[in-house]
Amino acid sequence: MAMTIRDIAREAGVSTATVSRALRGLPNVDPATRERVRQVAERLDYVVSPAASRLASGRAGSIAVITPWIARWYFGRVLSGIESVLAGSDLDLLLSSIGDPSETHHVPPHRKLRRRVDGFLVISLSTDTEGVSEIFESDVPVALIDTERDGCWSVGIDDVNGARMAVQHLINLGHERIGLISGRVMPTPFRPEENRWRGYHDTLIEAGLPVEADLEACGHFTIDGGERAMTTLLARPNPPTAVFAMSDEMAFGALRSLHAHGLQPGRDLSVVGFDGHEMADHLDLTTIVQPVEEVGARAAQALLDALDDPTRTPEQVTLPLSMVVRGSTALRRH
Amino acid sequence: MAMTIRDIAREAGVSTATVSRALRGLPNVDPATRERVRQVAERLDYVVSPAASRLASGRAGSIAVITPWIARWYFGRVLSGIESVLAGSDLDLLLSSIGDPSETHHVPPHRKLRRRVDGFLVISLSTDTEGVSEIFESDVPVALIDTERDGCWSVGIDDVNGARMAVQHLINLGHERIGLISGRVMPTPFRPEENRWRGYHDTLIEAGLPVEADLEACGHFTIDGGERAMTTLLARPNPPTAVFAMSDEMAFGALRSLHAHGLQPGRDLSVVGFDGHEMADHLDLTTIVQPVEEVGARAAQALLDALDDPTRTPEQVTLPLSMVVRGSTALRRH
DNA sequence: TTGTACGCGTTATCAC
DNA sequence: GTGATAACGCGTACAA
Repeated sequence: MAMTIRDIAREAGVSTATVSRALRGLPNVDPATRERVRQVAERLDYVVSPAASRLASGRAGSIAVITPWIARWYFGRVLSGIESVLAGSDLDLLLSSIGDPSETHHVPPHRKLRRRVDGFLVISLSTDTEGVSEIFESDVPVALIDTERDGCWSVGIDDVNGARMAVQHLINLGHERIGLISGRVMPTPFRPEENRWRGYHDTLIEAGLPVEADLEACGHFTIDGGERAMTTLLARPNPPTAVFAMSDEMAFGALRSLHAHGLQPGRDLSVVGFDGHEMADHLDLTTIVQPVEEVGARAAQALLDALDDPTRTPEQVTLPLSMVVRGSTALRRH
Repeated sequence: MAMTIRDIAREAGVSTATVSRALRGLPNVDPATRERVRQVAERLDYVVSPAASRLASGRAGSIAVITPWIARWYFGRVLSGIESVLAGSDLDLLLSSIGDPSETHHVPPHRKLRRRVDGFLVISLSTDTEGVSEIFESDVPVALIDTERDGCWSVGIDDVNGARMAVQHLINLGHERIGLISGRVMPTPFRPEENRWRGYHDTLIEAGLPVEADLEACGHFTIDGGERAMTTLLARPNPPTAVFAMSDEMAFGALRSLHAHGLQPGRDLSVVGFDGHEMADHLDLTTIVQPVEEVGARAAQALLDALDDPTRTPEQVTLPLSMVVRGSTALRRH
């Protein structure tokens, strides 16, 4: 039924070796021969069998994307950036979500994907996370997003500095009790969370401001979680006058909590988010904007480059952040 | 370097055939033998070569997901649902985004994916869309999401009825000039859009209400697009008093436009969305809620079933919708 | 229940 | 520039 390389060879009057070379654009093929083979292949609607090709060549022909989640704003966008560059290559994109590493017990990706990918793209996960660390034992190249590791390519932003920008902005506005809506209790398997926490922490310390457990609450990076976290903070004996939320989605939830309490963002309590979600503009949320799709695209390109020339030494690229100030932050009222 | 089935066979003192049978859980293998083989494989850290396995068996070992977009709320969630069930199978998930079929000119999926997948999962795309229709020429099973086609499994909601619910709700509130924020000018390659348009149209006709070009505007299924569309509608000579937006994201934009014009949703103009986005609650938006992740999961499961037993006749499953009424809709003021 | 041996459709290494 | 042909690693009749 399906055409094989032999059918093409016979029809074109050449050997299978020549067909293979011609179709793959290898050198040492007479232009006329190549064209003839091309036409025959086209006419007979021939496509190489990836399985056979992979078996013979030893290449897997695909790369895997390891992500904690798919249905969240940030990850969807990164994934989109990745897909856009991989679509232009001849590699398949294998999608693998592992969920929160501490909650789920999926089959770890390194086991399920062994021998079937030429490279890994890992999003946001600390490289020492169980189920992720084993990836580095294989000998395929890895490009990291939002993390770094010796021997790996990586693309991301400076999360520590992003958090610093946010917190410093609040300090500049006169705030002294600055709260934090984080994802979960430390330690976390997510590198950005770790770094944003450090940025928050260090900036407060340097400014001589209080760092208290009472100023922090977990929002699990969801809207509802952010709302609950804000509500928790408001109920504390001595609530913050400003809050840094580690993601825009959690900040959205925080804003909602404020409204529910009859408080006005900016005037009564300042909120800064992180991401650059489209809705931030609509909700008048001050936020740290990162080039999410570009992060994904650059990482994918780095991996392709590494695959192309394995001798290249890995680089770490850090993309620039910016802060967009909106109505959710304002001078502290005395 | 890498272990082969022969290494295991030798080490376990059996033939490669037995190893193959034992590891795949086939019958007619002595339990003791199977266990021994298992242990040897485990100890030697053996994993089958997917390329070899696929070449020999003729199975591709993977399924492709064809989606117009990745970084949009609805598609990310559907994808997540799909991934969650595929993760439990032994099939790889190949992700392929084709963008807006009328805008982009990617390599059509059927060409890039020929011979490399055992089945397709298509999201929201009309089956006669260029680049999609060719999929059905291959002989692999296809599960459709939000569309139907003879010979294919399909999972989705009743978009026509969903739109009817939304519009009828507005009619019940006394509205007579009911606007529409759609995605793009018809014809559209997206089935849900087509159906929601029909639901909107038919309901108005049946109620004897006006259907005018002036009552419609395109929002391209984005927040910003929805905002522009609402602004356009407000600028019309005789604006609607209520609007049905085909997606929550466009409705969010519409709400923003209202605020920008000093209008209050519900009181001054009613808005209904579609999807059940988490933010709908936060923005007090009335909306039609669909079980998005379940749609993806059910479709994936249907495809797995079809793969398991190709003789089964395809079914069409329609999942239930519900309407959540919030403050963005209210009685028309006279 | 187990083993033998062939075939799957390419790629890659040689010769020519 | 081109052609034989040996891998590649596994699945699977068929035989035992």
